[in-house]
Amino acid sequence: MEAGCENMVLNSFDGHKSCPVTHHDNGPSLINELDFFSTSASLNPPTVDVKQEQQQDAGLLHQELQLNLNVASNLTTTKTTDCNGGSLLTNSQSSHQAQIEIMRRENEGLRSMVTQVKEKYIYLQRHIEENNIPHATTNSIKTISEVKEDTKQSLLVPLELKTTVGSRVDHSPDNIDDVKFNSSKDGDQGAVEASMRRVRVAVRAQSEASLISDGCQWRKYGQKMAKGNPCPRAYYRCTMAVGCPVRKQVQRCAEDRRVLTTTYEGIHNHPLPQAAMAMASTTSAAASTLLSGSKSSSDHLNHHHLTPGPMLSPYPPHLTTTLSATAPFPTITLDLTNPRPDNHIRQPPFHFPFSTNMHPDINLHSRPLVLGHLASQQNNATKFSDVQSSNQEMMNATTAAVTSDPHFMAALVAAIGSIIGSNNCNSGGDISDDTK
DNA sequence: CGGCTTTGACCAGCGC
DNA sequence: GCGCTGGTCAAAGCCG
Repeated sequence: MEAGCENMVLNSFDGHKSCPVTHHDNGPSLINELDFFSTSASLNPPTVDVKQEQQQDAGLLHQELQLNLNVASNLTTTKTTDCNGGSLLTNSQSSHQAQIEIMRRENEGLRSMVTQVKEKYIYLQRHIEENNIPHATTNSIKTISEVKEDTKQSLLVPLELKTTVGSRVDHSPDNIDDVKFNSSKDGDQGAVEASMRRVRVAVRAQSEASLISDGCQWRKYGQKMAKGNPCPRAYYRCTMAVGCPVRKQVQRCAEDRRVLTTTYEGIHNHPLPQAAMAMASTTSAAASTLLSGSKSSSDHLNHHHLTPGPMLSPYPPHLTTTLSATAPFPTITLDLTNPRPDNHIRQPPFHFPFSTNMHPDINLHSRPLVLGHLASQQNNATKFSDVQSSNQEMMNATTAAVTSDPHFMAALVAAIGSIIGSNNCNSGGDISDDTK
């Protein structure tokens, strides 16, 4: 549990997985799951004047360092207690109780760390938003709960189906269409922004199969001949739950029929199987990157390559990610079809945070690395050069490791199909309800 | 018989 | 206004 919590903290900082801290009456906070925005956490939100926080921006990095030092200090203290306490106990029962006490103190230290990370995250998120939105000073004073809500919205946006800006997000099937056309209330600008929020994630990959299994259940509801492509385009909708709005399009490339393009749209309104759950935050973050760009500078997004060339690209040449707003809706395309330049580059064992029951040769033995964390950070890379360099290093390692596995494509497709559900589960309701 | 695929019809958006 | 295109609907048929 402790190790899992460590990962949760790491993941939570990208905002796609979050770590709620449940406050109990008779004790310190307990970590339930990775949701900074859970209702339990928002019941008693600490009121923080963002204005004050802005004045502390200069010391933000210093605070982060202080956090690390504090954590280390806590752990060191714990270790010292371990040695002293253990030596004073004579019988095994007392020793056991002492160990429990030690573990309890360790837990307290970790809880404190989670709480601090949570606060830092919110501060940082707010800082980023302030820099992205020039006119944000008009309403710069917000409670931390409002900041939390803003952050929540921004993180949910990527794969939500036509969600309007500022409208209350409700992922229940009955409300999907209501949300869909709600934009008229906010006027034309709202409608434009709503359409921009209809994001798609496309995956281009070589596959002989007509349909890639991605962990979800799909029903074909249509097929059309697309212009300029002799291959028909098939339309599928998710049938894992009644009213699930998620749809996908599958079409073979006209130039190379070995290339299969799968485009996902919408959010699941149901829990996902483990096979489709795990890398949700990854592609969600990618879409979040897309939307962040479209929101702030949609004009120059018309065809924005994340990987313009080998000199600037943090990606290997055989894995390219393209953002395009020339399509009716912003689409992020993960192109996995380019041949690998060299197969001798074999990365160390790499852990995918999703199930490998589809492709057992994906290595799962090393430390988890959440891709969404990287992509999410990349969202704000232009604002924080240190974060950017860190992202690029990690992205290089990640993508190299990812693409070194011949089955990555199918696994990624599975993740993309699941994107959506993970966001929904974090926002629409308590996912723990489904696990009870 | 229920669930799925097929396929023609229908609708909306967009450009001319 | 008209035609084109993409996307969806729904009836009919197929299959386990």
